[in-house]
Amino acid sequence: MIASVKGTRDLLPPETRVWNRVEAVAREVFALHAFDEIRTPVLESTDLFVRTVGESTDIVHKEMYTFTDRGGRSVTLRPENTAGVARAYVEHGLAQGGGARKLYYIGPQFRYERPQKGRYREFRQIGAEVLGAADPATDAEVLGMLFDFLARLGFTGLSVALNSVGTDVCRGAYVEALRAYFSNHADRMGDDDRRRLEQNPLRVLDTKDPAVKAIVDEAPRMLDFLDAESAAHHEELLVLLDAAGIPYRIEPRLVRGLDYYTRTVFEVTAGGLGAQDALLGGGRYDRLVSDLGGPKTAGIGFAIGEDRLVDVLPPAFRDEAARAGSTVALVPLDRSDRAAAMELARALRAAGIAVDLDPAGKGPGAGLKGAERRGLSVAVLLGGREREAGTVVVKNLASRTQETVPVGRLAEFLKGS
RNA sequence: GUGGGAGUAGCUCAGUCGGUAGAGCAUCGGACUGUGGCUCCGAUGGUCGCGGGUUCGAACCCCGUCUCUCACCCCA
Repeated sequence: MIASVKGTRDLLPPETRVWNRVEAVAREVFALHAFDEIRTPVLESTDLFVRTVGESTDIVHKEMYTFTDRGGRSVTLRPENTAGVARAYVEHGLAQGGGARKLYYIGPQFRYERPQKGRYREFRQIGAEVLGAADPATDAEVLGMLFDFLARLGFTGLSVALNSVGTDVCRGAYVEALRAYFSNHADRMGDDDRRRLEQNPLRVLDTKDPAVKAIVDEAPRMLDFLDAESAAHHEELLVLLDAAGIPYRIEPRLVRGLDYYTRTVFEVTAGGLGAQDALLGGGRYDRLVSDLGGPKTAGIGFAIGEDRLVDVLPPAFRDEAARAGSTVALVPLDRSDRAAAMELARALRAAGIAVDLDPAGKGPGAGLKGAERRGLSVAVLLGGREREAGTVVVKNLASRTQETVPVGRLAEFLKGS
């Protein structure tokens, strides 16, 4: 037997209904914020990710699905979508016309990692980006939209962890300060954290080692190293978030894995996801577009891990979404009723009613049992006696009550119930 | 890439000391049913993840490998 490729999975009904509902809500909320959809290729030049995500990051270093195509070009299945959006922005001159471009995307991403809970080699992200807007008000707007979306899914009690990583200039000084500080405590650090200290001291802030966490608590804080402009940006954002009533907490240790972030970075974590508890992450990337050879363009965005989001969805939303909706089962009571049932099904569908017809006509028992098993809540029974009288029996599968309805008023009756 | 746990029917699992594989559910057929989650009878379904080794004989022991799973690294 041929199985799905390691780290990939099939999404089956009724689970796909849940995914569709989540995506429908995302599209609705994003549209209400005047975001438009962009679809970029799954396959991009390897260079795109090396230059944007960062050569020293693990994503580029060991997690990319990279191969050489028949023309000898190195191509990569996108590990994230922001770089592709920025590339398209430059390639198509979307800066023309001025103002900010507000874009969102929904689609699969690929990272060659060892799968575990909440982590797959093919995973889906729902993300949004604003290009060409440097003001902290845009940061607040993006976070506001994010919370709107989560609220509509029924999430409560989530808050965003917020920090500023400044710009290249002040970050250099901060990294040196960190390096100096941690070097004094290296004797109490494990191999992992010592390696991080060598390669990227910022990452030590993310340690899971309790002993090192205590050291981290006393470490210099990025916020104390921000240049005047970055500090002002950060302060103004907090004022705007407070005014908008958006819940956040300052997380001075929050650093993110992609090299392109500047100033604002944020992350939302959720319980129930095991060790991979980051539900979404994002931030500002004011250098990304110009790094790609485009005009100097500020940007900010976020990416939500859709697989993880669906994993921790509030049960009420999940149950509602998984239902079969208003589809009615049409049950011919006898084989001789099949033709009439098919005709009735056609008429109902023409009237906009979804009909699940089981044309076999194996009797009411089997028909009703099957309908309930498929998650339907209403059945229309059609038999010889009804056909003679020009009626059908409409049965509520949950309450097991039923009533006789003239065929001519059936569509109307079903829409009303 | 590293470590732990697990792979037996579509699903959940049993399988003794190594002796050629079982249950429940599901599916299909039948009985009974113009009103469903019953009941009864019967049937289908397994290269025991895959490959090698030990053995007269392997689902069981050994080695390798693949996949799943959890964790590390890192991230959504």
